[in-house]
Amino acid sequence: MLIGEYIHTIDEKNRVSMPAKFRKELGKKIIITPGLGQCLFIFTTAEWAKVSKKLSDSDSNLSFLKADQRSFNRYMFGRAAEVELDSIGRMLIPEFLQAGIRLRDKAAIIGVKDRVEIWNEKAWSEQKDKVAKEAEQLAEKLGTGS
Amino acid sequence: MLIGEYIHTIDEKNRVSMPAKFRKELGKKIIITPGLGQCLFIFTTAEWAKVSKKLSDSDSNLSFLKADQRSFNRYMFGRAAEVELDSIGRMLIPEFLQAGIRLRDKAAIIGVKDRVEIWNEKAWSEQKDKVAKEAEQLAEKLGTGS
DNA sequence: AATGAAGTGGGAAAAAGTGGGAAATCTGTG
DNA sequence: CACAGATTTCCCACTTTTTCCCACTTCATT
Repeated sequence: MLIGEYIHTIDEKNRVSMPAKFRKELGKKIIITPGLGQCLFIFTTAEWAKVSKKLSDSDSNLSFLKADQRSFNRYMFGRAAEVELDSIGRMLIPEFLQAGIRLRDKAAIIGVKDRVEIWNEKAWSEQKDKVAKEAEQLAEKLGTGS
Repeated sequence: MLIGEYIHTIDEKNRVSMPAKFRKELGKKIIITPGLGQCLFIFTTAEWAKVSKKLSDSDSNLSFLKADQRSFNRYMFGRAAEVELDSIGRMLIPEFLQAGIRLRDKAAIIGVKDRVEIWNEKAWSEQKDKVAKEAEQLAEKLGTGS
């Protein structure tokens, strides 16, 4: 299971080390796509096969005839990238994927059960703060209830 | 699978480099047709065979009126071009196909699973912006889990 | 403190992308 | 039908980017 948070450098060549703990489970070849929120998703090739099937399956090989399907497909596939980790486990993040999440200097790499997310470090810590507060409020509500 | 986005130059001789990542899968000979939306479609010869069969098959599940189908087919077939990549992987875009999409200077080349699309760079970034919002909602529905 | 694993940085070789010249082909005209 | 001019095709060369590999640093463990 992919869990934990790592802060790694993104260097001038757009490389980021995949945390060693994730490497075995992800394998050598991964798919990177824009995620939901200010982040990127990383899938195994197997997981991506499932996702892409869902995306395009609706009907036959003429899905491009329907405008909605067409624009959605081009959006999802057009912004995905197949990436191989180099010999020491780094991935290369294509620039067109970095743009959306303002990735530079430091990236937060997060294990989320069966996928990995990449965040701009700052965006990630803000995200955590936000969630932490909500969690506290939630806990308080739960506490007074019993 | 053809995925990802590349920005390439279209030179004075109407040549555009096919992204190296796409070359192996597409092969040396490709079919370029007017696309739906502000773009061109590129298919492998194999994929084109499937598509053209489906399109001309009058009792496929396409709910076309006959007249509509005829004019649609005229549109797709009449302006489809078979193009060979040159020795270093460039394709020549016929001028009659460029006209419709105002191709000049920079072209965005997009992998959309089993076809490639060519966009005017600007039109592509507008297209992305436009779809971004609806896409997130849709993606959320599709989910990544399950 | 020594050892090993993980992360970072950078140089060199290879590949990809771009531009342009020359040969080959086509077109129209005398 | 021959020729000049234009267009297309093929190939070469330059530049930039990417890839591959090596080496240093840091951190954790013993």
